[in-house]
Amino acid sequence: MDQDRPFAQTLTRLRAAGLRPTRQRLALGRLLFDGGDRHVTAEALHEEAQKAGVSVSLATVYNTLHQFTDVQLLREVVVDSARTYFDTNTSDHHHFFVENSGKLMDIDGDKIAISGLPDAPEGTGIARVDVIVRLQGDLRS
Amino acid sequence: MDQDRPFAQTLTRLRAAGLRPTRQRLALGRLLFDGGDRHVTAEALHEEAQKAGVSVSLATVYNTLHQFTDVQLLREVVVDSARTYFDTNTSDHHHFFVENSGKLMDIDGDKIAISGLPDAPEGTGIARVDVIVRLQGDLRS
DNA sequence: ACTCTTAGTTAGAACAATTCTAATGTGTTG
DNA sequence: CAACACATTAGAATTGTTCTAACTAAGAGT
Repeated sequence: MDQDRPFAQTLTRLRAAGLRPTRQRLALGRLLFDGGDRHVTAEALHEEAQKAGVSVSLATVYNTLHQFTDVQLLREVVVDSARTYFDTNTSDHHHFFVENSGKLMDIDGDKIAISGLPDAPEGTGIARVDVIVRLQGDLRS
Repeated sequence: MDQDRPFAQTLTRLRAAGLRPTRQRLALGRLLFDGGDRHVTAEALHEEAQKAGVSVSLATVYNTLHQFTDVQLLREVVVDSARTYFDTNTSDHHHFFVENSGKLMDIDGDKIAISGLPDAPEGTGIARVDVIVRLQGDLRS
């Protein structure tokens, strides 16, 4: 009945972004934005949706992830040539990447300072600076 | 500039790394290491080899690139989810990446300083810190 | 509510980069 | 130079992702 409520937040976000609030966008949005910052791959989110009883095709997961990225609800993180990660934290920040587990963790943007960065070459501008701290070893928490 | 032994340098490197100096490894090594620092993809190197009249299969290019990486003759650079780049500069350094042309450029490691890096999480160690400066726009003069 | 129009979803085919397989060829050692 | 371990190869297989074309649902207007 009251199933409407939990989607309120996502609904607002979608509206603000000018995306039609469809069943699958709402469901995926809820999985992504309810709870803290997340790092997901398309496959992982698809699986998660299935488990949550939401039927969404993998194609839609990819579409949605890209649309969300286009409207800055998500950010793409390139750390692994094998798969693409999407980050619900769209603020300026960096990452730890545990190479053997594929786990990503945020590093606050204002914790880190980079100095000595050369100017962008003629005819180009800096779109973004990514710092990736690659970690080795398991973290069994 | 010794015409006699254009492969001498590569041969030495291969020997030092304990890799058998086969025709294709020598040829690829020459393309990679003669001349300044380079950033190549497997496909690009394969094509280059063909044009230079060296017949190497794509599988061998991939094998060789990985073997060279294993013995630190090359370094892998992850900047683009679509393809893998290999860098002949194995020293500590960072990169400019021109997003629309796919061009990579080195930034000297000692030009840049990063401060405020958090400690690696329990049970892990820092394997490497990558700084990628993503550029937008074409550079042509 | 009903219908139009347009945008969104879908299954499966297509794709591109990379890896694998199993057959053949080559460098090195004794 | 024989013998074996290691390399190379073509092509098939695999993987993550994108495309296609048919279907479905959302929002506007009535």
